[in-house]
Amino acid sequence: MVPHDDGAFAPTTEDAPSSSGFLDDGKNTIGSQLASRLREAIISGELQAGSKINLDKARKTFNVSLSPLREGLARLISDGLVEFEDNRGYRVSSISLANLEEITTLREEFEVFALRESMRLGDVGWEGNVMRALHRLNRTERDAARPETLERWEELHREFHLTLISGCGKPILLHFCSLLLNLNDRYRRVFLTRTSGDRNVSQEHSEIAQGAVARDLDYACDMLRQHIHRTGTNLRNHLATKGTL
Amino acid sequence: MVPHDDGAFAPTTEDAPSSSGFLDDGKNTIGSQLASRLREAIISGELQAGSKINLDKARKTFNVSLSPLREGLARLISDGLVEFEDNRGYRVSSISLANLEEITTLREEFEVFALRESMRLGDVGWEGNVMRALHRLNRTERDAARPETLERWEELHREFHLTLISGCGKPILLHFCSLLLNLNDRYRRVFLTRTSGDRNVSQEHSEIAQGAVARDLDYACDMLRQHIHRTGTNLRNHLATKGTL
DNA sequence: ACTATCAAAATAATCGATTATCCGTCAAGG
DNA sequence: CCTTGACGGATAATCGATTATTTTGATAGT
Repeated sequence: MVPHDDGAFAPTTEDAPSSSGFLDDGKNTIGSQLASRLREAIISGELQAGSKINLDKARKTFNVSLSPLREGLARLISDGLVEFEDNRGYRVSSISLANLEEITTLREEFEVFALRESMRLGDVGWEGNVMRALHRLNRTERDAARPETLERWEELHREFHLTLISGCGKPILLHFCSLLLNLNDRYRRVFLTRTSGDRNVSQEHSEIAQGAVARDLDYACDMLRQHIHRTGTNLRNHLATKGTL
Repeated sequence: MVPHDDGAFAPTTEDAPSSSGFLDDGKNTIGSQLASRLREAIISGELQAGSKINLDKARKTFNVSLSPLREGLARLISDGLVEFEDNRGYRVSSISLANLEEITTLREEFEVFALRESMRLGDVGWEGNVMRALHRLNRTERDAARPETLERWEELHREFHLTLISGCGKPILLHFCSLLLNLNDRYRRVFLTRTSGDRNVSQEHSEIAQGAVARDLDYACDMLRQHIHRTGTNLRNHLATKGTL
């Protein structure tokens, strides 16, 4: 049996997303582990966008057999990070200005909608999760000199945004938002090694979170939309500058 | 066939979805064919919602080996029609009132948004595609006595809704809408053997399409939203009546 | 030179068998 | 009795080898 401790509190609300990575891991299936490793490799930019994934090389690189490799790649297709074509194999999804703009637009639409629903439906457990995620995020420093802090920050940042909308009671919507965050994070990881100086991102997050738990619908939604929009603009500039498009 | 659309990009104009039967088919990979067969089996209700998928039995039923079977199932996971858990195998996604209501809500949000964008951005080619899809759909009769007409109608209906929003220039959004349509169609296929008598669905489609090509944004969006909403209400009633929830 | 054609190499897809994991059952101990 | 843990059948995951497809590169014909 899997002791899924839905424990004590949080009747309606779901368990706060895994705080410190995964603990019970290590006995997952090879395919699952591969999916994680590949996902990180793609989002971090280690595997270049648009590049072909040679099964034989990948098999040797990761020291696994074909079955779990395909299994792992199949999951990344669901994530939109890998594309596939019959008899032609796999390829890391391309990045482009249009793609980034679509992601930003959809995040504005969907995440804001999900936030509104969360404020409408979320219980006190949700509020607590939001404040905790905010606190954790704001207490974590990004030091461009130490890559592990960047990874950690990305993880907490992702978690904050997901927690914010986790009260909406719409699993499919949450899934879509999660995918969009994944796609968006790849752009940030590739193009931003540090937070742009002209923004106080921590404060933006705080304003959103406080508006959310105060159920100030219009304010919180507006702040979130602006936050996403600014991030998009910021990334677009970097993409235009550094990118080879 | 199901247009699997995450492709690279579909700038503004799109090739009209497969009109003259299937030419390039017949030499796909076994995994692909399986994915299609399984998708149809699930959407049509042949494979009961929530039921476990035994790999050995499936292997014998379809007379294939494990590799392509897993390959096919992996794609249905992307479609949200199959769920998977490590070491526990595959299972047809469950249906529920909550799930149906979420699908309906999200369709209202996403499809309407996509339609608005299509009207804003779509070119004359898109308009033509919409009118053609409408014509094809309205010229096709649903005869409850002949299942093949139901399948045909479902295909054209799906195509109409996708064509309607195909001008939005947002591949990811189209992908999401396509998934939602898939999920929604399963409910209709399972619970409706005939169009409910109190609605003139053909006329609803015509109003939406005409409003769309006339670029009457508010009117068309409103019609589409009501259309989706009515379908949702309709399905919910059938689900409550016939379903064993 | 240019294109078309075919053979060989590279790559992807599939298979059958093996290994690992889960799940129900039953016996021993508390 | 109830709990606990070990056995065994059922099921899933993985592997190594085989088959099918695509791509490459060389050759011949126009």
